[in-house]
Amino acid sequence: MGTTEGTYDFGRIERKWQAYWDEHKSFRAVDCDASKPKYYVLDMFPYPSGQGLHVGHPEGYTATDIVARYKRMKGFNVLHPFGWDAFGLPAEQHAIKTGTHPEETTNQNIANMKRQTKALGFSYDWDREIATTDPEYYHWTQWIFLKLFNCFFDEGQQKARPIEELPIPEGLSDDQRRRYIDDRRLAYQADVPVNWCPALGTVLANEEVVGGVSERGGHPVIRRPMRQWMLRITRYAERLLDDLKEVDWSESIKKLQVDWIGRSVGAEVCFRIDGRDDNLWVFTTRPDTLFGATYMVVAPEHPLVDAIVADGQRAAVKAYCEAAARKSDLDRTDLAKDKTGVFTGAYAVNPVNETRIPIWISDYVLISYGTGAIMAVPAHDDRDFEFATKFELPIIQVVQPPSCEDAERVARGELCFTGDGTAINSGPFDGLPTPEFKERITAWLAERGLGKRAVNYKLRDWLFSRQRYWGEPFPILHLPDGQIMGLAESDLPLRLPELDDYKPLGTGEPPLAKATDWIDVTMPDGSTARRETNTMPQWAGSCWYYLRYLDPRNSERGWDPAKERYWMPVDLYIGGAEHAVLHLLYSRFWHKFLYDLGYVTTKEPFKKLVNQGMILGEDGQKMSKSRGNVVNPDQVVTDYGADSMRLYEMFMGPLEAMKPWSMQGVQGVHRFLQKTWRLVVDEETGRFSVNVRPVPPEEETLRLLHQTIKKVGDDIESFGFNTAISAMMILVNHLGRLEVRPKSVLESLLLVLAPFAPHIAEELWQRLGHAQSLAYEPWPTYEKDLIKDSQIELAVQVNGKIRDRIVVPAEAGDEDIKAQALGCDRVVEALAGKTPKKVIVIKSRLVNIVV
RNA sequence: GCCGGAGUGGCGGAAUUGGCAGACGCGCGGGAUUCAAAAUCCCGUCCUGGCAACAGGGUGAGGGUUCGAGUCCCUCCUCCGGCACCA
Repeated sequence: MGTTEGTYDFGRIERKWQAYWDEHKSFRAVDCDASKPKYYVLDMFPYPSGQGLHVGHPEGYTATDIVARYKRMKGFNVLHPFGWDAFGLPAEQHAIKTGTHPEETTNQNIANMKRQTKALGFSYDWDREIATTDPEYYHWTQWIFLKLFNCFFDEGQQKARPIEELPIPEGLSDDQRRRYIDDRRLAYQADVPVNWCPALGTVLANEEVVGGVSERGGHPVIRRPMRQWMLRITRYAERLLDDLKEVDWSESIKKLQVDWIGRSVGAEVCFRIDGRDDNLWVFTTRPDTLFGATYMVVAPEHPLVDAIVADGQRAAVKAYCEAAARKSDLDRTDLAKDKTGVFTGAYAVNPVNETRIPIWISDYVLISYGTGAIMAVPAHDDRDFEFATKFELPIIQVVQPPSCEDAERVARGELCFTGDGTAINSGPFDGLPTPEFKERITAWLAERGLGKRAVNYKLRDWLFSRQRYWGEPFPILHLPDGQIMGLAESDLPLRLPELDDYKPLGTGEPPLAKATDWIDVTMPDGSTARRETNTMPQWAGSCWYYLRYLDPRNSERGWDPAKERYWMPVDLYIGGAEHAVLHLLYSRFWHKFLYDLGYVTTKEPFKKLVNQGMILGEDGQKMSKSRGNVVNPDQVVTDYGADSMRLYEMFMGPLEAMKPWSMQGVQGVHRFLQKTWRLVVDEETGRFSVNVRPVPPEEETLRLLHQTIKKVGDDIESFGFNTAISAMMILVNHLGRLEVRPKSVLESLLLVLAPFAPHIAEELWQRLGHAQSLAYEPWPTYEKDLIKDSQIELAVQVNGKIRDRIVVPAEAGDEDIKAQALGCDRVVEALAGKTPKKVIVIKSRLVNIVV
């Protein structure tokens, strides 16, 4: 390569400025600086994987970095931190295979990814770096868990309160009293069905079970109830839903959360069981179809099954329930196409008309939703319709659809109608429109004690324990008498013990059960308590990390209240859409809980949220090792530099869109940076270009500069980074054509370029004679008047077709424009003597002559 | 199946939100420079016809509203994402 003195040596420049920023701690955020408005820009922190950084990571990081640098120049006190979501399965699996402590693997991976991240020149305040695996960090994860354990949810006040304030009914025994309290904690234990793989000796996450067998090894997986820690997120369902109003997120992400929470309003209705002193409660959103209920269905796990089943049906029911228990959730849904079920031999009595209807068992009814039982209205529910058709159960129409055609087919039992209509075959309620009927019947049932209004959520309580080693230990002790006790806050952090090997025991007990010294704890009374051996899921650490950044080295508390008041909420949060539901929901839940206790002062943690789109390989396919289309960020930085990498990531297309990588595209933006370089530096000599002079710019250059300043600023504010870059390209192309380049214009250009390509901008800024970094230079301003062209070209249309163009002064009036347009030769020709009916003048756009 | 989002040149993508479709970049063609190449610079590049001026067509398909539609409305097709018996 014929490198001369002055070529754009990005490698040298980037190392130089990264060292400079480090040394000067240029991006240190100052806590509680009242002299400036604050701005908190957050990236979703990554899992430190052995694969290192992926080109998808820097997409979001570059976007937030541009905003962070821009806001600093706009005079904000910016908090822009980074850290590691470092607990997780891969390090543990590596430990099982090789015996290497997960901590060692994790630290190596962090070191490597930190090197890669720093090479991109992001303006993070590295003094605030955190890792969730650090005991100084998980100390406070455990602390929050303890708070959850030590609180209950007050339904009346709709907020969490300390467990000591829980009103306890009179006359309970010690044991009952304890159980009463434990049942109301926000962190509680329950027996819940989990995916148990006997061959692997471990519990698997839903994602690790494919088609009823383990993803690794293909061993059978069964559903088995096990004692698990749960968090009562469902109590916050209403607030998680309501407060979405307060947040500036895309409608689609909000909708994802709304659907996940899945609120539905209806009624619980009581059916008497014929011949027994028992009731069967069902939940329905369509109490208006009660007269059309022709049978009932209970889930196989329903507690009433055993009691109600008729002797003749006992064998069949038992077989069915056992088969259902063996199926995983996935199997159950896979079989959705073909409904199964058995008759119990028992009957229920419909409270509205005393009709006797059969009770069936089917796994299309879920024990975990509503009451685990339904009334089946086959004429107006798709699932019931399918079931009734298969088992030849009666179908009774009780809603008349608005369309006559549909009405006839529903009446004949050929069509299932689930929409709103008018009641028929419903006794005294006939003729009522669906919404009104719902209200009337709910009130009618309530008066008679046969039902009540009810709200149900799809959202379930959060299964919070994992049978793993590499996670936060629970700060919990199990006493010999079966009581559970939280550790004292002063005993935190509870550190993970060292283990010789990390393999699961094979009994369903977590690896921590092997740490015998650690498990047994001698109590003050001499008895021996056992520590909890489950660990927390990876979500735990990521639920609150944005708070630890506020005060990352505080050993007295999780964060300082004054700092929380100053920095919160997060003004901008960028990350992958894969976290649109769970991470954001869990974080919001913890935040609201902390809000209830007064530890945070905002209802919501993340004000503005943006999801970056996925980056595909050059072949348009998802990047993967097996396809061989993975782009290595290190290679791009080596070949083209961090500034080119950053710029390309933003130039590819809209931030939120999915888009394919192109190395040639990287070259394109790289050429743009070289052109920019040559505007200032003479490549031959390496010295300042003789064409750069301290002269005032001509009108055209000045106008273009001001247009660019406006465009780039506006585009950063609206996350249109790709169009901001194209605007800068236009300006650079223009300046490259000039014989003499005004220094002041170059300076402004470098300032607007700086957030995108900070290294080259700093270097050229210095070469233009500035001793100070440009990181805190004020963002250039533009003047409205200078943006406007003095002459405007307008298209002249005749009947919507362009026939000519005219040039008019910017301040020309409509009448003048009209006259000039009508006078054009080609317009006169196109009019062919006809008189215009109407002439539409759109200032600065076009003229349309209608004939 | 249901719910979102998107379909624009050879490619990635622009289009002041109803006003000149294709900015900017890539690629491609031609030229300048060079002993030659790389790099760089200039010109061209939606399609069709024409040497050209120009004419006609054109934003997944079809219809509609409007002086005017990539943009709004209806029907359909394709791709992507989410949910998947939640009563």
